[in-house]
Amino acid sequence: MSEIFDALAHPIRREVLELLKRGGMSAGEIADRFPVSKPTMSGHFAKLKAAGLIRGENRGGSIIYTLNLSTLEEALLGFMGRVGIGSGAGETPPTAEGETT
Amino acid sequence: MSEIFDALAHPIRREVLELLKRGGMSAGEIADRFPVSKPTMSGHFAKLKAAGLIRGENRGGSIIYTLNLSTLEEALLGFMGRVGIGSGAGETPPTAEGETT
DNA sequence: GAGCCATTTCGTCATTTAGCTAAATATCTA
DNA sequence: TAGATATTTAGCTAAATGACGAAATGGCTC
Repeated sequence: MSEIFDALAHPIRREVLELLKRGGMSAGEIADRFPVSKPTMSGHFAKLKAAGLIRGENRGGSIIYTLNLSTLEEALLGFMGRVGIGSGAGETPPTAEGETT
Repeated sequence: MSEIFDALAHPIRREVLELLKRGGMSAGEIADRFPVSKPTMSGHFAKLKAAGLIRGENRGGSIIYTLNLSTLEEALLGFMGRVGIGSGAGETPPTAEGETT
């Protein structure tokens, strides 16, 4: 959970997710759209992947990253429910916040 | 926008928001629920306030913090729209351009 | 195997963050 | 005014983050 919100905390990583909304894209192709080095972008990909927000598929010498929308949706809707947005009827069903920071 | 996601990146700050869902609470009362010092909590409050996620009302020697749900809702729903969750199909239609190989 | 391309890992650096204690700043009450 | 309480600011340290260039790795295609 914390891993997901940590991943969302960087503007480049949020933009990567928005970019991938349209479909899969290779690491290099994504990296070309941002004003930082490829190694830096690789680090961002790693963080997004560790959070389960993207998936990397090795294809023909390059890696195609795709958005894993369900993880994102679950995290955001879950948190919204806990603070009382959206489905927020009011009560907090299973609080399952096992953050062992 | 980045300020909001930065604020949401820390588990204590997310828990504070959840706590305030039930209603206003004084800084000290909130701080007592977390295993860090009051100055540290004060820093968290400052960050949440700077992001517009909570409001502080000075009342009788203590400060009552309340959740500013609209900021949170706007940010989360806005981002969800941009990545294609929820209102999904509405904004920025998905032009399946990735498959045009 | 050699070369090439795409991507990641490594080593380093600067900046930011989160935490602490101690001190300062209100604000209420007597 | 003095004292008590509540909260923040100041100053510090340790750890995490984000960035870079250089080097290493993994797959193709000769």
